Amino acid sequence: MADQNSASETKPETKEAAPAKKLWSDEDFGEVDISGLKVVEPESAEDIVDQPERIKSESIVEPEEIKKVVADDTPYTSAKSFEDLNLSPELLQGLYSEMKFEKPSKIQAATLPMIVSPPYQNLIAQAHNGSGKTTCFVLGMLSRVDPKLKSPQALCVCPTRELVIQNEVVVARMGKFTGITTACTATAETNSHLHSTRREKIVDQIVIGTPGTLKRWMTKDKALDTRHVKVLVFDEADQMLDQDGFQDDSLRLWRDINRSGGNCQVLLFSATFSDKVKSFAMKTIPKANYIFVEKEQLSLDVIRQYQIVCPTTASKIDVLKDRIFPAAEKLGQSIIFVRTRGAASELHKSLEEDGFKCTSIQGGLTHEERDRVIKEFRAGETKILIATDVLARGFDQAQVTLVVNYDFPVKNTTSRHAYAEPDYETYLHRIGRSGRFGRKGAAFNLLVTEEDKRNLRKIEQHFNRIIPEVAWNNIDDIEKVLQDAGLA
DNA sequence: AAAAAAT
Repeated sequence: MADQNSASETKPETKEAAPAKKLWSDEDFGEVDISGLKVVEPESAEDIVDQPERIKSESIVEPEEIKKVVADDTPYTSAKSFEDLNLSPELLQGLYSEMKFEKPSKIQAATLPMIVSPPYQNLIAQAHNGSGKTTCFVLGMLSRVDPKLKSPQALCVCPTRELVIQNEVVVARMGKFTGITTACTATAETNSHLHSTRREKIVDQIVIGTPGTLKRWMTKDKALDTRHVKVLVFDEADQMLDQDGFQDDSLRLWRDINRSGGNCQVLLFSATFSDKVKSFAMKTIPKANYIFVEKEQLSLDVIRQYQIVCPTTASKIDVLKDRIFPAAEKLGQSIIFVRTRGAASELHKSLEEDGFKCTSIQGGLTHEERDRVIKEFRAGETKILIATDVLARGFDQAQVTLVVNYDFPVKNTTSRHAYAEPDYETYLHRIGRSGRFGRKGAAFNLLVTEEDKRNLRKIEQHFNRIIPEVAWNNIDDIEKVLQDAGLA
């Protein structure tokens, strides 16, 4: 148990370094620790037996009303290979020759049988950042769609434009040989709302989008016919169902689909489900299979987390420029998270004035600007990206090795007098932008106020991880911990 | 506060 709590100690790395060329490769899956997964079929028990000390049996079913994992006692067999799933030859070709996958990751092995086989039960699935959730629902959509029927049959709802685009790329790649086409709210006609151009009728089988535009396509434009939709995916589902997120939009969308057509399989995927959202989802989604991860098991060990206590707010930028960047520049790409749009612009400007090449992204930019910033970052043309939480979730870029919480993630407090609470879910999603698919990563938390320090302590308790401190004024220390993280 | 999207 002790080693679990000491993120600072250096473990000997016996595994070969994961290659960076593939987006997702099988060798990476071997390093992803999903030992906290509550799995449902006997075969999967083998996966967790080899780490018995990390399993607290039954403690995952936290809300008391939850008794069963598999609705209706439907038996499922874990998928050892993609062949076990009765997929079309075209889809297998996409998985092997286009995606370069070899076999399902653990979350894929556990959920794909539930997704692709009758009775197409609803599913609520939690799995670690970078463990292959996207493949689960993309494969689910592709396998259940009839390419000959020129009408939407699967919908994927995402919280940001960037995630919509990313998911569409994955669908297009994986479905390359299937003849299945996609429509997405982010591509083409980005300015259509300005000219109130009506979206033409959608003949694509898979539709990916943000809630607002999807809703407009369904109601106002009458372009999205949902009568044949049989799969409804919520990516980052906890945010899509959170009262403070997209709950209203999501539930309305779901209701409208159910009214127009028959029964529709609902798939919820996220790395995080707060207790509140979890119980809401369990109550709301009928007869769902589910997989959850204990929060103490959720923080990936491949991502080394550190705190740097800075003397003043003003000194944070110097720590970034003088200490972190010199050490980080050789490593790969970095994302610097700030709290507000304004802070993103200001930090961007300030860094650029000092000769640091970087870009920034936040919701206040135009779609064209956002697309350009992401395109440059994807291409590796920029190494440092400053972002608000628009990029906190889902964004998958293998080269990101370093995440900096320039501003600590906090929940919005309605009362001016109350202390800000740490945003546990956002924290985990942010640091999860590094360490994709078992790759190594590091996260630095820049702290100034007592509130910052208190919030970090709460994060440590929540995820049961010690987050060691690194001296703010010593670049050698930062170099050293990056080495310890396996990055230097 | 940020986010999507629309007003």
